[in-house]
Amino acid sequence: MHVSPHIPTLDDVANAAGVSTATVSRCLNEKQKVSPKTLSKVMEAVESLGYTPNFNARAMAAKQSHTIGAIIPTMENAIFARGLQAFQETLLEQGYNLLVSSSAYQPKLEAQQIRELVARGADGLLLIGYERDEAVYDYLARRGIPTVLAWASMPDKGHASVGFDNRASMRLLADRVIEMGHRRIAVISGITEGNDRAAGRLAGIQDSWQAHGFDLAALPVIETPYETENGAAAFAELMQADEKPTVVMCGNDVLASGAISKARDLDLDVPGDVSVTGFDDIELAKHVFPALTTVHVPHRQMGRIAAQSLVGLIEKRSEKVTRQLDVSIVMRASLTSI
Amino acid sequence: MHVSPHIPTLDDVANAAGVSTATVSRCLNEKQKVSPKTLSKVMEAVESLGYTPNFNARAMAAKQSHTIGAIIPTMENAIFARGLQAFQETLLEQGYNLLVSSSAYQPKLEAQQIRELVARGADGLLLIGYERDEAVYDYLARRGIPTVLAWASMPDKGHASVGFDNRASMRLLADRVIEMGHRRIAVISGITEGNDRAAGRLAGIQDSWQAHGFDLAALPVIETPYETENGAAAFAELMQADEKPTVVMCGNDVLASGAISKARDLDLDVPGDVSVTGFDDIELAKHVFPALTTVHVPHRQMGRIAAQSLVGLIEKRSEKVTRQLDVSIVMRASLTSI
DNA sequence: TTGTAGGCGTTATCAC
DNA sequence: GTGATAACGCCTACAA
Repeated sequence: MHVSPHIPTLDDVANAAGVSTATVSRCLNEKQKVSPKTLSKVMEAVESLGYTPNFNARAMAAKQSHTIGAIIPTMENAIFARGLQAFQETLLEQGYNLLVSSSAYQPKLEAQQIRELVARGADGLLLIGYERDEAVYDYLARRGIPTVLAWASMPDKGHASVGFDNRASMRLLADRVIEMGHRRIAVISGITEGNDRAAGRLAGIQDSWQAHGFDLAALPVIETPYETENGAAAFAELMQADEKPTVVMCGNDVLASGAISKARDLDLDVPGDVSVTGFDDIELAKHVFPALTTVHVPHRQMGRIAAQSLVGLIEKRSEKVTRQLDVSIVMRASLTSI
Repeated sequence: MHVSPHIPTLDDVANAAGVSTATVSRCLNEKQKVSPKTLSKVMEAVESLGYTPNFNARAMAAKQSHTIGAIIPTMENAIFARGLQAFQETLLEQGYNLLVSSSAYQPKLEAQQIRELVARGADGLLLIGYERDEAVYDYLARRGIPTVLAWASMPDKGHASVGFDNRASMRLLADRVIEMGHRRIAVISGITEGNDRAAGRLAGIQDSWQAHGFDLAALPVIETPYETENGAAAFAELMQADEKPTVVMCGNDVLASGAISKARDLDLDVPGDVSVTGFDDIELAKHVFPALTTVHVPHRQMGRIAAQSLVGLIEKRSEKVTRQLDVSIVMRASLTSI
């Protein structure tokens, strides 16, 4: 005999406790408005029935889900892991849940995910970077969905955001590299199209290069997706040049770790034969050998502040702001003077 | 002047198109039941209004969400990334969306996340491993939520699952290590309590050790959470023994990469002074130096099959099965004969 | 092929 | 402090 499973509802609890559904709802959401007696009576019923509120019904009736959505470009590597972790922790403290999805660095997919999350009733959104179709911003505005952008910071764009200046940060590192005597720099950049962070980082190197009076045409650049394998391949290609670079600056740590790994395959010593730099300072950066010189990003701080701003916006306790965080250069063994 | 944003509903579309809500609903869900004429008329209205169906309302009315939930122990490192990726891809092909959350290796948190996902209307669940409170299984059964367990396979437990035999797999590797002449083995295991995969892997080493006639008391074991730092610390501790091990076998690649990294700090050559092995064969394993000898797990295959079984269960097209996948040993530079 | 209407499980606004 | 009752936005018999 097969009994189709009956999932207990508010009604069931109300019946079992001998009160109305309204009262049960109060017991669950605003205990203080209910007499201790009935409260305990109701809670007993809840327990014994194994009742769990239906999220969808609740969201629909209350017109808010206490859920916020985040869309990150990738979950494959740890680039966003620490920041997102902090984001989520802070959200939980504030009584919000997090829904994450990944756009695989595809603007169209991101737009779709945004609609999906909004359709699911997300009270607010966390997005990475600025660059996306204006239609997306329109959509968000029309629907009145509070949104915070992270991992970048461009104060004049008028969006709420918390991040850092990718361009200026990378320039800092490039300046350092040049000061250390490097004159033959090669770059492995992430794909810049549709990715303002990658574009900014590349531009930062170019800024520094030109400011030191060098010719842009003499700065080899390979653009490739953020994956270890690609970093390795690009490195191999760059090292085939007649004038080999003395340093390879990479758009992030993942690319850089691929480069280092390939250097070993090619029997090249890092930093003896060629220096390598990264960006992000993810966990990996400390554990590759030689350890990576990179730009340290305050991941956790960024995640925490993003959560606070977003909740502030949702609960209309604060206005849109753009917070620019400080980064720092972390000198490790992979970069040496010349 | 501030206009509170009006979000278009089925009603709005119906009005705009001059049809009933039922017809609009059909246009969205079962096009074939609608005349081409009205279809195009309706779709136009949908477009121009920028209508997106409300997920919560839909799920509630249809009593299914086309969403499946997955709870993995951690997102911090890439252990589950590839498998989950394949899981999601397959799910999308079948018209299902994936909701992921992480339990931080805490059974209580996992139980909570399960309730959360079920409350959100998940049609089915993917869980990692077998070991959890019986009450959880009861809950799932009572609610009739199809569930598939992955990353482990214990046919006699009577749960739908797709994975591999952690114990037998690790034993394979341990046999190999011993065959290669190692007689002083030390182990860095994950926390075994509440984690059948970690426990199985440790047991596999012990099986092999005893089968070769050695004493369990002479097999040093440190249990520590799956993080690089912990692998490093445990390695340092193990190498302080009077009788230094000739090989350190680690519960997974993350632990192993920490061990290798620490070896370098201690000026120990791997595998010259001491060999190191891992488990999982995640991306990292190829890129650490020296590259890791490890147990290759068919991540993508596992994810794909898990998705297919789960959808099969949900749509009642198939019965619970437990699929046991083959693993293989990948020999790389971190392990050498003695 | 299309429309009508009831119901999904909550919350929230009223009275009482 | 508690109880009716009307939303919330959609799906789905059922009827036309």
